[in-house]
Amino acid sequence: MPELPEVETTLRAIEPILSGKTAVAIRVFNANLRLPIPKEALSKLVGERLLTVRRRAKYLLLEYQTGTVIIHLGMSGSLRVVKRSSDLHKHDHIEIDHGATRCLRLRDPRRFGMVIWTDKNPLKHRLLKHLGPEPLSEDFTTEFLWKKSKGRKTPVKNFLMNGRIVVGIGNIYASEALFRASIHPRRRAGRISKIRYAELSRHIKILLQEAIASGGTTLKDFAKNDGEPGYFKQNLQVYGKSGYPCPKCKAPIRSEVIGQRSSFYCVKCQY
DNA sequence: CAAAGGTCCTGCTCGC
DNA sequence: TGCGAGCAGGACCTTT
Repeated sequence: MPELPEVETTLRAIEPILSGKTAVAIRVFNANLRLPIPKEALSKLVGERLLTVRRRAKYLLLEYQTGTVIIHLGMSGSLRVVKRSSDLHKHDHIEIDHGATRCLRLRDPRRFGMVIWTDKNPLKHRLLKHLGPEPLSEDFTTEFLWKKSKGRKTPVKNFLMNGRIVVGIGNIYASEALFRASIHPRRRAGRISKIRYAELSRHIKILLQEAIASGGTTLKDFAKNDGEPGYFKQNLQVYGKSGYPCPKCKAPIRSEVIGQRSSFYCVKCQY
């Protein structure tokens, strides 16, 4: 479910409601996630103020007075702010209660998500410290991407989805960005010109900005409703469109498994 | 039975 | 031959 724009949308939804508030209770309903939820450590959060909520890659960082709760939504995770004692869902895992109408609940059916506690700099945590730059930051440039690609034989789509190169580009937006830049997803990363990387990095930024802007329109619903947030599918040009005409040239979109993930591209436009 | 929007870990291969 | 980096594949789960 979550790609970077949705995690960013989640951040924007919960931050204004929760930041500055004090945790009054932690309730763990099912500690079983990709890593076990550290109940003991989290229980010490009670009485602490939530200072800030930030995002790094697809990780949300809830910084309390003595440490940080790091949350990753995995493939199927979602966060919502609910009223205390509102009905529990089968796959609700944990709730951090910041007051009767400010309970942050994590739901994750597939359990690929994570809830981590650290009392050190969260950016230095082993799962975060090797991450590449944020795609929307100034550090993510043509030069950077091009240099990183040197000598790489992996398909450019896998290269883009590698968090040690650049974070936040998931399976949907990898296909979409490559389509916009007219690059074949299977092309070896090291065999792409700097000029083409300029196009690619430019499109990645535009695409993610657009998606975040779209996500913003669900923002209100997201924090209040039980409905799952959705991608704005009308913005997708190739993902999930196998057999449909290419928006640029009308040739049929092809789908193919690359690096064990389904990929979509136009045979004519992308090379 | 296949596939779903993530990513970590392991073990192998390749090139210096 | 030895080494490190890069790469592919498996693993983790439930739901549709």
